[in-house]
Amino acid sequence: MTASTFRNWQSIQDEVLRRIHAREWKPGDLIPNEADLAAEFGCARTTVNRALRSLAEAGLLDRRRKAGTRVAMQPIAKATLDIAVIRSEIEDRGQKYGYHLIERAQVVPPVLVSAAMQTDASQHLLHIRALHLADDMPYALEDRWINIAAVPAASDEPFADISANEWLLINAPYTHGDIAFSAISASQQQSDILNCPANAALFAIDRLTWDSTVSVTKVRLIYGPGHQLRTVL
Amino acid sequence: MTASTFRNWQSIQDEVLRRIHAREWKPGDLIPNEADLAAEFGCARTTVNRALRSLAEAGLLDRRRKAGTRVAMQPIAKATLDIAVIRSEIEDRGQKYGYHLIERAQVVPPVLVSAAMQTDASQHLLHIRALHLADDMPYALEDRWINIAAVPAASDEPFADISANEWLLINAPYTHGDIAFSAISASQQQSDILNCPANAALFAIDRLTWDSTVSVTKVRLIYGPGHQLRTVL
DNA sequence: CAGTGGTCTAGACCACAGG
DNA sequence: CTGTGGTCTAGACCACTGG
Repeated sequence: MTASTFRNWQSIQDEVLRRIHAREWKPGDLIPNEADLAAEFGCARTTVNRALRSLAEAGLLDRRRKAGTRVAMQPIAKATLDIAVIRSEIEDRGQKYGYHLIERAQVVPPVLVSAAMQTDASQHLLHIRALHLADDMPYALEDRWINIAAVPAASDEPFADISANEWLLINAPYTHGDIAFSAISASQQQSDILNCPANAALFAIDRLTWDSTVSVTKVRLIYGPGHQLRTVL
Repeated sequence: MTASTFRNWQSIQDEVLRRIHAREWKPGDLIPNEADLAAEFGCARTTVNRALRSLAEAGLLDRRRKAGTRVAMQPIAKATLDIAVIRSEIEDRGQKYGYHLIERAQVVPPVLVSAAMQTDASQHLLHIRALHLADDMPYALEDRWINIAAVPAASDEPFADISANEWLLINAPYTHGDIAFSAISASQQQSDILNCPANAALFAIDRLTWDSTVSVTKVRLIYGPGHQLRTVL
């Protein structure tokens, strides 16, 4: 293996991956420092840094100043999920997207909702319930609360032709949020709408997003039976 | 805003984020090229590149040679899930980890399994079923198939004191894999083991990992009722 | 063809944390 | 204190791709 084989950071990354994978560098092992690797590979240290930093971001290496770079003990798998708009999700599967608004109301929310969104308990929020369809079949049920104080324009939007899911993405910026995945048992109402057996096991995604310190929206998406969320490792 | 405010790539990233968030640069907009931004911020183009590349990896910018850099139309949320060993998962919650092997056998697998793992239909695989406990309560059920051809050492491992989940991470490297999340209805056997009602909605994770072209292991992890997988956006 | 991002280089200084 | 990774710079060449 001559140094001239390595011309860019990706080929260096490949070689490091090969050594980890071939157990030349085992989990927990200290690997040579950037300067030494640069000398070995015949490139600038910056280039080695680029390769190793990328692997560290992927979780395969642990890097610490002075302590050096080690192969991660537990190559914690980082699964990256792309959470897209439901319409894209359906259209990407080659199916026809459909949308049906079920309910739109400005009401005082349950205390669990106002607490989670840190809004005043008596403050009205916009409540949206809607059904997303794929090829005219029920696909996912959306149950959403919108903080009108954070998104005033939402109170003038009927959400009859465009889903809140999509409208908010365009009109309501957010700085951060959290997301949770779980399994729930279908309620009678949910099974009626999704056209599935009562108590069916359904996949649910809960999201809560914030604009700095103000909550924007809280949504639960409930998918029809058999839905899977997939990604690669 | 003087140029001297920006001394490193992260402060530049923050400023770009601010402009996107403040709608100075709207979704779909073309933003200035790297050279111009470098001039504006009073830094090297490399530094601007670092900031913008990072934002592009996060999905907030679309970058194409010659076409320039645009604010992403759909800021697809990328949720990164850290898939750790179950023992760590439990211990990180401050609970006591427990492990119980239910079954260990070398058998001819169902055809669905051999097909997914691309092993010969008559080839024996190692089948492991085990229960993970948190504070002595059932936490997750592991149902795993191991390709002995890919991991010969597994046939000598009893898996009585260490879970396959953990043993494989140390002893069986993999190059890639896929993972799927879903909701399933508890079978009678599953509800007995997990000590939950039959037909309860359970959260399931299916993983299939490969070492180059050879399948290593296929596993389904079924969590007790109410389990949530959480992360931030 | 030409403008844009992608990358490499050689050197430098710095921040952090191990010993 | 000192070795390590983290970053910045100025300049250069290249790869891709839009017009």
